[in-house]
Amino acid sequence: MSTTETSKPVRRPGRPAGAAASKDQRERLLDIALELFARHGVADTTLSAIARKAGMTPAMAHYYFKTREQLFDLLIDERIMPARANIEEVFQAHPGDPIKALSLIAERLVVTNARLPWFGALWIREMISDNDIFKQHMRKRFGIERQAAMFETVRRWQKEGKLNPDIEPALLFVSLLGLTTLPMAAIRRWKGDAFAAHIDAQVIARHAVAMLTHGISPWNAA
Amino acid sequence: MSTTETSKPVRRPGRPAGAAASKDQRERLLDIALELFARHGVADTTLSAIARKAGMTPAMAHYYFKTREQLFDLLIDERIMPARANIEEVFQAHPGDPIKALSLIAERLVVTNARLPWFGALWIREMISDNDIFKQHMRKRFGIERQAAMFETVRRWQKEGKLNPDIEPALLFVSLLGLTTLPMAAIRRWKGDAFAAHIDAQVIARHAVAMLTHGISPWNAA
Amino acid sequence: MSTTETSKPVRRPGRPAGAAASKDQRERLLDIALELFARHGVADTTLSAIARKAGMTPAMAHYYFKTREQLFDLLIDERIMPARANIEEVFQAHPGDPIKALSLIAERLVVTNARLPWFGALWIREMISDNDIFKQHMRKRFGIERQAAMFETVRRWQKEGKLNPDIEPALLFVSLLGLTTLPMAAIRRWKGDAFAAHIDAQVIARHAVAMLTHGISPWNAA
Amino acid sequence: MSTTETSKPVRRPGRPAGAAASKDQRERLLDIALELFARHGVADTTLSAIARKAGMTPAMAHYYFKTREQLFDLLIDERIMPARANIEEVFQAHPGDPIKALSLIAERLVVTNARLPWFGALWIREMISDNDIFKQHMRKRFGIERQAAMFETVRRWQKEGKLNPDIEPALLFVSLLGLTTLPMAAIRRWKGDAFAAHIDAQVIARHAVAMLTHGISPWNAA
DNA sequence: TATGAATGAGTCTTCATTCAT
DNA sequence: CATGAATGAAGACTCATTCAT
Repeated sequence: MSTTETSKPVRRPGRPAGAAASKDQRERLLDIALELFARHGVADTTLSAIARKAGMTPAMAHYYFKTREQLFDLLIDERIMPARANIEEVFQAHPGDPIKALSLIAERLVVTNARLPWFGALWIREMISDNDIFKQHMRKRFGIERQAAMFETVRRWQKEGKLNPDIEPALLFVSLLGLTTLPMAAIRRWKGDAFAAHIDAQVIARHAVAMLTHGISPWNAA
Repeated sequence: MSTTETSKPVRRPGRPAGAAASKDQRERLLDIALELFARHGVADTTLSAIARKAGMTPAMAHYYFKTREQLFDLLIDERIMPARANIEEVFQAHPGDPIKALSLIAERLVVTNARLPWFGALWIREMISDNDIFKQHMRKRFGIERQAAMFETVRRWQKEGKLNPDIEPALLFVSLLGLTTLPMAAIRRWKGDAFAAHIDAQVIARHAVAMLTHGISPWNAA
Repeated sequence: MSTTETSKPVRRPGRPAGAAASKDQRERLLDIALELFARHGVADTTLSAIARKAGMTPAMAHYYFKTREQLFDLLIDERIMPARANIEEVFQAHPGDPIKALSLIAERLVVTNARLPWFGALWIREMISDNDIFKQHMRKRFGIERQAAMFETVRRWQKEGKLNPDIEPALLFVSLLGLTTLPMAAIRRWKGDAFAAHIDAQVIARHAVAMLTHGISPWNAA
Repeated sequence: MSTTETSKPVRRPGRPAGAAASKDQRERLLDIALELFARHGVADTTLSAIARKAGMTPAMAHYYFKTREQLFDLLIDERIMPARANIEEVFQAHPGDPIKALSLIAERLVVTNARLPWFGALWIREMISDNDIFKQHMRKRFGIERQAAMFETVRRWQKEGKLNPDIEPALLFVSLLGLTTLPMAAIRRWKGDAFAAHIDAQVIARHAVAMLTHGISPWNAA
């Protein structure tokens, strides 16, 4: 901005000769942002770190996302919301069979976590953080209607005798996350732990469905 | 980045100014650190913020903890590890009755979360973060022996026909956390959500035990 | 830092897209630059802001002016100097009647300011700033001969008894600016101030001539 | 904030041994800020530049003034407003003799400018800039009552025949500034210009009073 | 104990400028 | 002509940390 009195030798920034202009630089930045946000948390991930990992300058990151906040917006709109929609739509698929419906959601959650490694960590962190920026952005775009709808369906199932009545409808979805997404987000860190060497998405899905449908009781042992 | 509560240095009455409070001050700093770490995450909580909320200067915080890292050490040794030990010891209490043992752990987890509001958020974050400083410190102090022990016990129960054999022993404890600690860490953020107004520690404990013992199936409906 | 008007790239109708408008574009950029420089100051006006307000890209601005400095050169040569010449030539028009000559200059100054709203602010700023880029450029193109000439003429008038001898020749022109250009540059900011609602170019001109010819003394009251 | 995985060798900032802790560092910063703001304009003066000129680090400047805005506030409250009050109080001193009152203000303006070299440039720039930050801050602290009061007094003087009726009350004060403060702010840049070598505060004051009282007419020549 | 003063490093962001297309 | 992509430098601001007092 300033052209102060002591004008040093003019430097020449600008596009480096030979730099390839790829349209998907932006996509790469978004991908890397998701990965780093998931691994280290949003607060601990700087724009510079994202750019660096993408082999770009911080200024370049700001070229694509005017501000850090805007990056959040884009991630939510273009990545996170679609992935969630993908999950929640399952809920309405089997309105008459809760066991099947919920098992399906559990499996879908595991699959999504396997496909999008950032998925679980972001969701879980968002649930437990007071100020994870995402939360605020989320609220703007996403009411609690969906949660309310799920709530009502569960109530109905219970009335129809199709679902364990001791279950608390408002907590069911969190339980699903706790049985699927939480372990999926955690196993990344278990590499090398001997007793967990065999744990992968399939094992988690099986275990989650087992827990979900009958709990720990040896129901089929009789 | 953070949206910390704008709490001016609280001048706490009750103790005559100038009276020696050294031990207390340190404890307060630890308490506040735990609270803020749990609410906003470690990366988003500055030493200054902790000191400010305690009514002290940042320099004073450095007087008690030479460095930020050291604060982590102290928290782990003096607060986090004891709280966990408190949980895990339950496991050995009922070696012959898995249903009772695991229900007890679930309840103990809920109680601990209710008593120590930072407990859940810190544990969960530690599970899913690659670099939450705690992780590194934890590793130093806390092997996986305990987890291995639990693993073996579960295997035995399954062999004895006392536990659903479809359950994956390595995932059982995570499932317990997912059914108790995750919702306990999350409800803090549900204040005001109409459909969750009635959710408290008791409800969560009941739901967790219900899920744990029989899952969603309407077993007792007959 | 600046509070520029958020003007999105104006797509100006009236000219078929694609038609060559090169000369016009350059002129528009110069016009807008003058306006913004006058309103916000040179330091606070970015090339991007100028380009944006003209509905062009920053790169386009650089196409017309290799550098920011060059823009200054062009402005001075093509806009500022001509406007000033227009003023100073009046001085020689009435070599025998100082009252008439100076009143005429005062009026001409007011008229010029009314016609070129940037005129006053730029001149005044240039007078009082150590590094307003214009200054340096000005020096290159504009000696002090003209000022010296004026100086001599005033001296002569005083010797001839045609001019108040207490007046300092070297300060006379600044006084003229102070009575005309300064208020003209200032009134832009007075919109809405009740007591100044009636102030416009005419009022300023009248007041300036009144001050100039007789000062505040009630000479014609008798 | 981050304690990223790759923890480089810990550096040790902090107070340099032997640095003198002087209470008036702040005052020096304020002084230098005023000087630079006056010379180069607010927009073109960075906090870093101020700190540098004071022999401090930019961080130090931020230690005293949390933000750039706050620096403005402090300058206005502690320096600018007092200086202005000093001027405006003169106005009421001679309610019966406008010539004397206004001459006195003119002289006081010159004296103030001589004593506080930043005074004129800041005031003038504030008058003509659309967004000089000062303006906004000023408005907060300083209504237009004073200006209105002055306005009324001038009107009265004119009705009483003590003041040239062709004068526009709303413009009188600006004229005073134009005859005193504008040249005072400008002469700084005249060093070296032969024809202005003899111009100093006294000369300016004399000229201003001469212009003010009788204008350019050779009134006392008769 | 306690704190005010001080700083290096790092974060976010903007800007003038360049160049391939 | 026109622009999208790219960058180095710099600016505002924060933070952990230190030290003299």
